[in-house]
Amino acid sequence: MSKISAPKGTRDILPSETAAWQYAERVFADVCGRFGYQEIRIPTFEQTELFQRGVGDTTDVVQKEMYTFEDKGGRSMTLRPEGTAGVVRSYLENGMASWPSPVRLFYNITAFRYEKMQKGRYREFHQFGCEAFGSAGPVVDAEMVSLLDLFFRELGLKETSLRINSIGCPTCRAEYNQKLKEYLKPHLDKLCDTCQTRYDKNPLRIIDCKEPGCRPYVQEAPALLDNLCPDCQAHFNGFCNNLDELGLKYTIDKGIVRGLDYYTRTVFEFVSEHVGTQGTICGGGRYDGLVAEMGGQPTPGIGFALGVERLLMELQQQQATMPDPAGITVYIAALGSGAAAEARRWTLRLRTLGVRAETDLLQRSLKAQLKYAGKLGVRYTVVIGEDEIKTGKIKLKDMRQHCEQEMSFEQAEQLLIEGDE
RNA sequence: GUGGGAUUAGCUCAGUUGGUUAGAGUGCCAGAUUGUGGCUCUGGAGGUCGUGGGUUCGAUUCCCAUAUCCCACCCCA
Repeated sequence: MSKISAPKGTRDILPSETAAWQYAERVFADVCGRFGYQEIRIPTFEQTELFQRGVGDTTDVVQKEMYTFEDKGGRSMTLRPEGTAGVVRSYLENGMASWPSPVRLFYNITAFRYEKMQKGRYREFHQFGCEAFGSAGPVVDAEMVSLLDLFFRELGLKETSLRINSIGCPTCRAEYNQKLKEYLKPHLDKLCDTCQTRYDKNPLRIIDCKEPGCRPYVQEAPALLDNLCPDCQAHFNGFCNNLDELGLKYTIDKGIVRGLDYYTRTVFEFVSEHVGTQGTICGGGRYDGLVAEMGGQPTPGIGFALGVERLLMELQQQQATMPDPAGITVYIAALGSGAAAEARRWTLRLRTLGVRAETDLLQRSLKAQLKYAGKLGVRYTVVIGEDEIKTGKIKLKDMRQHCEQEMSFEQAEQLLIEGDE
């Protein structure tokens, strides 16, 4: 019998970590709420075609990283490799175009990509994300960045840098692709295999190639940012101005080309130096063509996705202060079997009153019970025995102050309710 | 998909130049006055040495394969 282990690329998030997760989730939902974003929950799997059309057939994600399977009805399904495509599908399916514009949504999802494991890269991973539909101007681009900036600040995350770029619209990109192909043509035979195919299908992606052989040509290549059409140039300038107005620092990185096909114009990344080479904590951008591509009316949109594992790794690296996991406030030790029933009754009463309380479940000796209470790190202990039941008086022991105080059950309840807040 | 390192107790790791019952620390359980935790002492449970083959009288150790983890390339969050 072989041991069953968690599938490759997945991991358990144990109680020692979940406090940090809950904290990050809470802060994210809270900050999103302040910006007018409402939570959406979408299916874990979708029809495969959604991602092929939405994310793009030429992307690595779709070509080789999707968890695709056939369901019992013979339909091709895929575990979502990201969130945007599903949100756009939901936007159309639920007629959100008729909602007050802009429609602003946030999500907290797991996503799945069949990739080789590495630090900060899992096959099942978690993303926070936001999508805003219906606003074409650069103001919403900058607002979204300011949301992320505030979120990071509230978590105490420092030392992440914002990098921005524009990858234009279909018009300027078509022109640029011509220019790029002309430039690359003489060197085509020296480029790597993947770039050879990119040359025909999606030349822009060659810019993103890190193959040593391609590097020199890539660095000399004309940048898309320098070849924007007037509209895209104006949008990018407006984005920069809005960031400046909000006091947000950024660096322009002409090399940012997002790996998902739907992006247009604004693209941005928040990068950290600490999470190995998987330094991109958050990536996002504008996708003005996606809604139409999916069969809706042309609708501008912008969004980002944030890798929660990477975020938490970074917070740990920076030793950001996280809230302690909420422990048990009081342990009720029982002495003797008659008292044990009374201890259990009173424990339930305390819990009903909102106090975090525990009592013995293993019929252990008094000493063992208190040892256990010590390991739990409880603030108070109470021993209930025949005497206490008879007199109605208990000694509430403060484990930190090393002192105890005699009082009635009611007085103890009052004190514990206050102490548990 | 390519390359490097690792895998021995729940956890962190020793160790065996191939040889009887494989070790430590920590954690877990119990005991040291059947009414009081943290310190100390004592005892106990817990490992087919990742899995499958091969070489050998004998493999946890050597060889091969495979799985998983870590790291880099690549890609992305």
